[in-house]
Amino acid sequence: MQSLIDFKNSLNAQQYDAVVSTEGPHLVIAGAGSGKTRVLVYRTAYLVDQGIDPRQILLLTFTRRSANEMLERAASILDERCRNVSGGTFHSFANLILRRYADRMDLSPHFTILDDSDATAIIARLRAAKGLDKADKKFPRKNTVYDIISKSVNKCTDVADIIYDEMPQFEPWIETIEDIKEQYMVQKRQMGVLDFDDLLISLRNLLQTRSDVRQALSQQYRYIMVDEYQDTNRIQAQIVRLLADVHDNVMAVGDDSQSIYSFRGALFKNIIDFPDVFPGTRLIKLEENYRSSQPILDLTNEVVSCAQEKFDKILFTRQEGSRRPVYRDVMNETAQSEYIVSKIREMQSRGTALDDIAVLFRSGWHSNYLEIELSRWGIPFVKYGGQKFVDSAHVRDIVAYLKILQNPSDQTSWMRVLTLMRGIGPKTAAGIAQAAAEAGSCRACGTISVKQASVRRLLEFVSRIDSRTQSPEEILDLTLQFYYPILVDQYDDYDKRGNDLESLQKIVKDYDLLENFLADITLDPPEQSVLKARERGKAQKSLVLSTIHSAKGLEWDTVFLIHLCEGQLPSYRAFDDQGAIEEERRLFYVATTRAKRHLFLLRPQMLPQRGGQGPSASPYTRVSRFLGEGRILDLLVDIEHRRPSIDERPRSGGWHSGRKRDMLTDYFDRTESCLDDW
DNA sequence: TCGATCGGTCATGGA
DNA sequence: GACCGATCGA
Repeated sequence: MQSLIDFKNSLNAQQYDAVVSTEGPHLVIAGAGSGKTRVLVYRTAYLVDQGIDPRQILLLTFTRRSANEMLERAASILDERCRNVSGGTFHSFANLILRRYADRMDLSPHFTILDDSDATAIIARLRAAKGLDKADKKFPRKNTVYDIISKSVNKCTDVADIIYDEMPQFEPWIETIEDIKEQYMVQKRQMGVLDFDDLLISLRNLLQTRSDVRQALSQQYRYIMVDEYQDTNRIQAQIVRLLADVHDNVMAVGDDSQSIYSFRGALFKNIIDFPDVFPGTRLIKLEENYRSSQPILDLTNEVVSCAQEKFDKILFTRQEGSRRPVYRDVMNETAQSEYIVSKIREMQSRGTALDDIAVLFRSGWHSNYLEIELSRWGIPFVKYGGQKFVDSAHVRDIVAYLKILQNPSDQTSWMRVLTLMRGIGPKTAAGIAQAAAEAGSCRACGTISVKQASVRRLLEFVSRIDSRTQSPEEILDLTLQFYYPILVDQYDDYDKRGNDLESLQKIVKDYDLLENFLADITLDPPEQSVLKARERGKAQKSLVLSTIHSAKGLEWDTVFLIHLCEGQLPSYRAFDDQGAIEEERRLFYVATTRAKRHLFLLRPQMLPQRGGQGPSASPYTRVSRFLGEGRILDLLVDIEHRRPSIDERPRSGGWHSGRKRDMLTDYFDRTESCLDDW
């Protein structure tokens, strides 16, 4: 068959090798910007072009967004058949398979998925039920408890191990926490709900224990590709192994230098172990960088070489370019924001499109000031990462109603919905939630007898809905009608919140099953600012603000990296753990490698104090250690600082190429002495 | 039993 | 800003 695509000339030798090697296990080590996405896209197209049924191809990625984008691109270079490829995250894949095989594993096919806040709400109740003594003042909070439990699950280890290793301050309560974990597991089972971790665990168990299912799935998915393999955890690696049971046709793609999810149990050792798990693995290395200019690449190579556990890998490029990355001290967040705005306006006037520029940061709140400044200047932006649209109270309220309608045993959602009512507290709510769960169906809820008229109305409402026959759109409309008076009663800014609920109505139109809508909103929550941007009109291009984590796999012409201070990047939470510092450095690496032509590194000299950081807390910051390592400073330039302004530099001094290191040392010393003075 | 209020403590990343 | 325990009046 003659292909319409010239694969050979669209790819370099290594990429081509990876694309046409369709049989047997392959490990692709792909440096940043080396065209790893391109390989996955072309390989998908190649397989389909070879006549392989797209439904036999499975593409597992880190976010749903990247899976969709890749399939879109594959479809655009080949044809529409590529859209039938199965693509998504491990979690969404698990969701799909578990519903299909629920009957084999003592699980309702209509299970609901717990998001973080549902999960921590359960923990909070269990925690409260323990009735902690006064001596237990320092018992971890619900989020921390959940964190410990989730980590122990993801790392396949004990609660005790996690606490000894990472949070020794909670040692006195190991047993209590283990106990809470136990009860948490039991409650989830009773409620017919799964949390994020359960999705993976249950899928693995299904594949492990049911050889018929394992073989059926392995036959179905003959060609498996896994993106971002360095960020998979142990369970995910096991799932891959089991899925490839009958054919070993797996291509894992990854870059150990970009592993940034160990907080979620990711194990970049999975990459190293891959050849052992899949004997006969062929290793393919992609080392030519197609993204960044040489000066930027020099910097990022230097960052990697400062890493403690490094694998020899130096990227090279043929991209010309002479502009070195810029380092700049700014007085505070306001100055930082003003600097970015002025630069952006300058670049825009030179013809750079707004969506070719990104501002990256370690934590969601780092961009707060900037967002205000951008709004003032009327510069449109979308923000990825941080607080999500679905995290707002009123959206969660609605989702709780829908979850009840989908799964009346979901007591957590009952609790939320019931306590919204005046005069109903935790005690009363728990009783009713219990009764509702026992009733077992929405219809049966109508027969529960209660005193409160408001609750009677709720139960009656629930009993009238049938989530199996009514459309999600219809159900949401009825729910909103019921909820609206409560919204007005609960929140004084109800009109603003009402707008969000309208966005929800727009999203729900795409679904014909409530359970799919609910699964998606939990597994792939829409970003608020993206929704807003969509409403503003598609033609409008927007600046991108993103956490570094959410920027993984993306690239921009110009990148600003902000808040480069000790305590921000690296996060102060990593200070006393070398392994965690290494991960922070990889974050720095991921951030700097996003830039194609222009990279700006910014550091505010002062940040508002955020309490709880000891008596030495001071508004003066110290520059991030990552800028002082190796030859990093020699690779940066501060062209703006030939004439330092009093405004921005409280003390005189400029950055000149020969003396940069000394200047930085001076800077450290001076900031130190400021600390002393404080 | 509910809900309002107050003071102390801590604050990352996201499927 | 949110979370948590404590307290108090209804």
